[in-house]
Amino acid sequence: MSGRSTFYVTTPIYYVNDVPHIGHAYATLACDVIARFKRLDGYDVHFLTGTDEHGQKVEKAAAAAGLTPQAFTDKVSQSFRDLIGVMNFSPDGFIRTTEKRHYAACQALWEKLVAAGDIYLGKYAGWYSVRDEAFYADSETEVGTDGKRRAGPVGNEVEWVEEPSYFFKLSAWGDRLLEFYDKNPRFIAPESRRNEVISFVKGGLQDLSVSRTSFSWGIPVPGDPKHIMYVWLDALTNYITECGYPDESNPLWRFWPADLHIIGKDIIRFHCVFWPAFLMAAGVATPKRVFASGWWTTEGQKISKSLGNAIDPVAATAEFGLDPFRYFLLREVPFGNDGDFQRRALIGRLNADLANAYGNLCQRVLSIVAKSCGEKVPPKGTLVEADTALLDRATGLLAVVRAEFDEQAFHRALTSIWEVIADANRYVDAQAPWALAKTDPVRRDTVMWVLAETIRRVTLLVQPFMPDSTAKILDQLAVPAEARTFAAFDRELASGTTLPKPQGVFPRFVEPAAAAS
RNA sequence: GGGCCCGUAGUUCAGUGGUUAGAACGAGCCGCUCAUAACGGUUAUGUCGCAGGUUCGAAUCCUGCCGGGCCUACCA
Repeated sequence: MSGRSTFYVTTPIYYVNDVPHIGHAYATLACDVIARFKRLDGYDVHFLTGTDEHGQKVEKAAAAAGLTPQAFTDKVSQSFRDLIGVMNFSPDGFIRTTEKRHYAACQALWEKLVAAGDIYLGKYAGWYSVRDEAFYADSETEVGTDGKRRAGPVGNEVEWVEEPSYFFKLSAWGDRLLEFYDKNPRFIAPESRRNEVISFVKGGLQDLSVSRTSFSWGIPVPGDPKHIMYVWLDALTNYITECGYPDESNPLWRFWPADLHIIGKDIIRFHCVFWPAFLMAAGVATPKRVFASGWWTTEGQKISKSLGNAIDPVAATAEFGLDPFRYFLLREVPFGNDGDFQRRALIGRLNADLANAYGNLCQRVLSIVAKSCGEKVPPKGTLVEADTALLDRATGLLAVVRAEFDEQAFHRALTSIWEVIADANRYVDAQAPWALAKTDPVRRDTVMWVLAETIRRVTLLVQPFMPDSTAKILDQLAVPAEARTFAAFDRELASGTTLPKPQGVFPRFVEPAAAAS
């Protein structure tokens, strides 16, 4: 393709035994905002999401629902596809592990691992939990008062299983993984997760059972189709399937290695230990960075099915608006931390940050321009120090926000942007354009130009977070579509351009009960 | 058991050796009136979890304790 730098970002692929909730929406939102930012910044971006559809759990859930596994996964996978529209995500690809191309990629990777001598046939015996799809050591299980053996006192029921299994020689990769982490300090973020992984690997690695014979809903092992590939070997491979693996002449292969895998903190081991080991063993380049996001609680409580307190993205966006919801999720909590979803906090952000600070800034500026400047971008007169100070701060944001995005520090990026919004509000008060209207209309016009131009610069940077709302604001500034990327960051508003009638973009949120009284 | 992280104003957090510990939101007061009862200015609040120690000096380093979260082999 062109000489542009590529940027490949992925969500976890979502397991289809669950309906989409805030956790899924959150991880994908983070990827979406990054993908949008990188596109605006001129990168050749590929943004992948999808669903993980194999395994014994899915096979059983399908049977329980009276459906074939394929029909069952078709249905659930669609609910994740629907989330894209609800949240206004912008993926370039949606992968399903039940696709043909994925079978081919997994089997090709398997054969590479065999050829490299990293896979051998052995036997696995142990306590197995169907529900967990996991084996447990004898010491990890105990027999309850009902006579059933469980994985821990409150775990799921386990049964003794012995089966032939292929193993991946993970035990041989400990030192090479530690060296890899050492040479790639940015590979795992945040820092505390990196510490956990390194400590885990230093504790010693055992070979990994990578096939099952106890069920059939999965990808057959090449040459030994009684064996089904371990679901994680299957699932992780999706990231290279998308790029055409093993066909390196596929045009999408230019995106590998991935720049960023965003995942939930629960699956960090698979992505930071197994995945790089598989890839190194197969002679495939390793991804550059894995970022583990935290979990959300609701009003201080753990989200659970029994409490029924899960945040439904459809309901949340319907009540508060899509963009405010997107903004809140990334502004309220430092990315990587756990977060608490509080209604009061969301309304606070919506009113204080969006309606009052940003929305009202746009409104007060645009309405003066409409009323007093003939509905045109006013003439840019001679700039004084206060003007250039504000404009320079807005311009400086681009570099600041870029740096914060490199760390996935969305909340800090937004904080920096909102500091300039506050500066702009202070500037309005200090310049008092309503007073200048009587004493010095020329100066008033310059002040209004400075403000409109500041809003333009700020809004360009807010686009990845709130694409719809910012599009409306840029429309009101008559910024043409092709001038909305960062390449056009320095393309100032042209005086004399006709502007449409201003309209509020971020209405205040009033509790329905309060509005009624 | 081992390991990692955290405990700072009503709330969410920043601050990792050095002036009277900061910000935002919320609260009070004042100003302004272009604007979405928005904006600006200003005031107030904290034994920086507890107890020791190192240091000329600690929220910041060390030790112990208390409290919370997480990881500890294959569940998103």
